[in-house]
Amino acid sequence: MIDIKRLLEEPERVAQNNKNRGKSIDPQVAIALHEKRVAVTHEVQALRTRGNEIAARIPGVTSQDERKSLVDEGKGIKEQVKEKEAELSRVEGELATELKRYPNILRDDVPVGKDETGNELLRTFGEPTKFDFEPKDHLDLGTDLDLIDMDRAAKVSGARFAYLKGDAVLLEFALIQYALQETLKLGFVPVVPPHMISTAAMGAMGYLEHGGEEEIYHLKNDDLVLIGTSEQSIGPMLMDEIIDGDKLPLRYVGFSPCYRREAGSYGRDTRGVIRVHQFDKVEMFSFTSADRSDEEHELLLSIQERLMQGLKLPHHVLKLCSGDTGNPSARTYDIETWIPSQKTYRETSSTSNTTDFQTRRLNTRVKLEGKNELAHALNGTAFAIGRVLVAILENDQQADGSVVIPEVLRAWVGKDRIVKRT
RNA sequence: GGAGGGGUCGCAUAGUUGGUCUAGUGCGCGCGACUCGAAAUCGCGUAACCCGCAAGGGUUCGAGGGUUCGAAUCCCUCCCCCUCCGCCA
Repeated sequence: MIDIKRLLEEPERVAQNNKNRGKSIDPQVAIALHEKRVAVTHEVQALRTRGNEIAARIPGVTSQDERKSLVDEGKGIKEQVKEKEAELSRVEGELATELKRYPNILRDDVPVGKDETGNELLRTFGEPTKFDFEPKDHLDLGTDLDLIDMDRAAKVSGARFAYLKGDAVLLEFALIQYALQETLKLGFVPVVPPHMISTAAMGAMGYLEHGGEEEIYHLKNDDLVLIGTSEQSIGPMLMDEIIDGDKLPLRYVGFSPCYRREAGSYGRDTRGVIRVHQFDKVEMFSFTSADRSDEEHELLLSIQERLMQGLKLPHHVLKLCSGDTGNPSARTYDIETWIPSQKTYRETSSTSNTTDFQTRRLNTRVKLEGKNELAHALNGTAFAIGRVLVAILENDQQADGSVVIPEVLRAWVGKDRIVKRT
């Protein structure tokens, strides 16, 4: 949620921000509601002040007449407070609903653009892999090498599910170890968070707005939702807490499955494990102060790049434009990795500075020099394991149908090549 | 799942026959005094949020309702924690 003060101080700037993101929201609606809220708040407070005076005086009053007159006045105030409070709560609800429509204010360096075509290419690592044979896609490779079984997963769970088997599992655990090794050096605290969280926590993270609930699995018997990324579980961890400024930045590296309904993507990426309902992910999450969040964002990006460079997979780094940046984010970088079968780069990592957009609703603050201010929160993928597996299989495949394992992972996998079982 | 006990301003606690509770005390923390310095001791100060230039006012005692002129205190619903029993990786 954005800061109402920001809207009051710079309405034209906020309006321009919305416009750059392809949204038209009239700031006057929220401003009018805010003014109404302040006015009604004053009325309620004035009534309460008088009510408190009466309550404080009655015990000391000996005259029965005076007592009765005070009690009667108190009764009247009680009724008025009830009415005004109902109005206040209605106005506050409307204001909150209105403010939730607003996306985060983008950083100044974010390019203005309509959609993904406006994203800014920052750098490229390596070149698209060239083959002197006809390369297979990851599903053919995975099937031939007995790493991925989607037919049986369909039988058991339906479309967009997969069994990962054999060396694919060893690769997964190697990727996890590699990501942990690199992040632990920098003081990240590893976390295995709950995979099911309350709707209250998910709502506070801002994932239930704008049709977001369509993307989420809901366990209705217990009113819990399955996380779509560990960010949703780690973010609320410090809900309603004040972090000591000396402890910043607080860095977590989470590991969890990610559950996604993929409700709006029926025709897309139907083959293989590019887009499935469940995949595992190592995710970084930082809490820091407002003046240090951009620096932290660059750090998260640098870790992501180092990880991908370590795997020697061809990739490039994008800064997303205004129209392609998600609502909670003030700036997002994506890393896209070359996928030979699709002859294009596909997103494998993403990092966002959500500034105080999520922490405002989470009420997560930092204490700096005795003063409390909202924390800034940032998230970034270390490895989205499914898609990285796809990239490794397809880019590192050999003419004989085997796959060479990236050097940095070999110690954990225990071999340097995946070959067909005989 | 059954039975019982609890959630109070960093931590620990007092407060449950409703009204000086605008929540007391200890610890911790900050400032000061004493000291060459420190410990000890003493004094003062120490929750958050909202409105307000300020003075000040308002809200918050797990959450939400209710009773009352007035609720930490009484009633209802829910959440969480602890102990015992049952079940269980």
